[in-house]
Amino acid sequence: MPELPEVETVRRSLAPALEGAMIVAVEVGHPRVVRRQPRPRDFQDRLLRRRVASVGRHGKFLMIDLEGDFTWVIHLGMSGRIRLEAPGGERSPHTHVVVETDRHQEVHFVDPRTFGFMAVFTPDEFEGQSFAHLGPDALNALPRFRRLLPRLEGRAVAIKSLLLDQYFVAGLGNIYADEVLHRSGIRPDRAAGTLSVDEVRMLRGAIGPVLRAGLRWGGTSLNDLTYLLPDGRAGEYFQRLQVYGRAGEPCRRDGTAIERTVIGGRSSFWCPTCQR
DNA sequence: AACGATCCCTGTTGGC
DNA sequence: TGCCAACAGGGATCGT
Repeated sequence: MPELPEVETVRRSLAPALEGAMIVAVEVGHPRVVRRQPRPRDFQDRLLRRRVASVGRHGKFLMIDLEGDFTWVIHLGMSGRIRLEAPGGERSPHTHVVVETDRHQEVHFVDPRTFGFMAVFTPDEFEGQSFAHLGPDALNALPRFRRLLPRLEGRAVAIKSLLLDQYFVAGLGNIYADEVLHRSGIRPDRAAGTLSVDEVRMLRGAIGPVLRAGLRWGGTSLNDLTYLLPDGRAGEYFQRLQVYGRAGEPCRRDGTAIERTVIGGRSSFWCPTCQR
């Protein structure tokens, strides 16, 4: 699934390809994919003949700064993929947007389930979007645990659900939230406000290492539907997952069978002895 | 205000 | 073996 490590992997592939490049052609195959900007039909015009300044990321959102103060926002949803191809090269099924640069390269947006989107915003429009107010980036701006403590206080919601809340911290999805909770020894269904100071410290401390491990292995590819690197390779963190998708299998730490329960409508995987 | 449920979408999976 | 319902999930939105 595209969560922070997957989106950051995509960003690192896109940055050298796009930064300084000029966009020379834009094709939109599936109109649903361009949404959230006030007039979606402006999408092509806003990209065309514009140069890319920098490829950024906040949580799971790619935020690409263009010359002329426009921001090209891309969210991969759950099945969105970016592919870098030579012009005229093969197009996977569900290729909904193709952007060509003056470097003889195409950026393909492929998304079978169309939960992903892209759009180009002026600064005013951007500010009016919900993603302009995301929580701190889980990799680059994670607050120290002393600053997280008051944000948990009195919260009855399951800690797992809070970790998935992009306005609390931006970047964790269902897989990495479960992995972070396993690493910190906390049950996913614990009410957020009941965590001890030490537990919050553990939780805070687990986020960076888990995300960096995912990043180091190119992210998690469950299958070729959900996520692949822009060059088509699979992310290799899947084999290293401690709990996600491993119901009934032995915990890699102590051998206890991994449990699956539904929390906040999301399947959650955890070890009943490691996590308290 | 906080939290849970529902919806969007389609390829894959599991049960009969 | 074949069919079809259930499932997967990020985020917006709605209802309680």
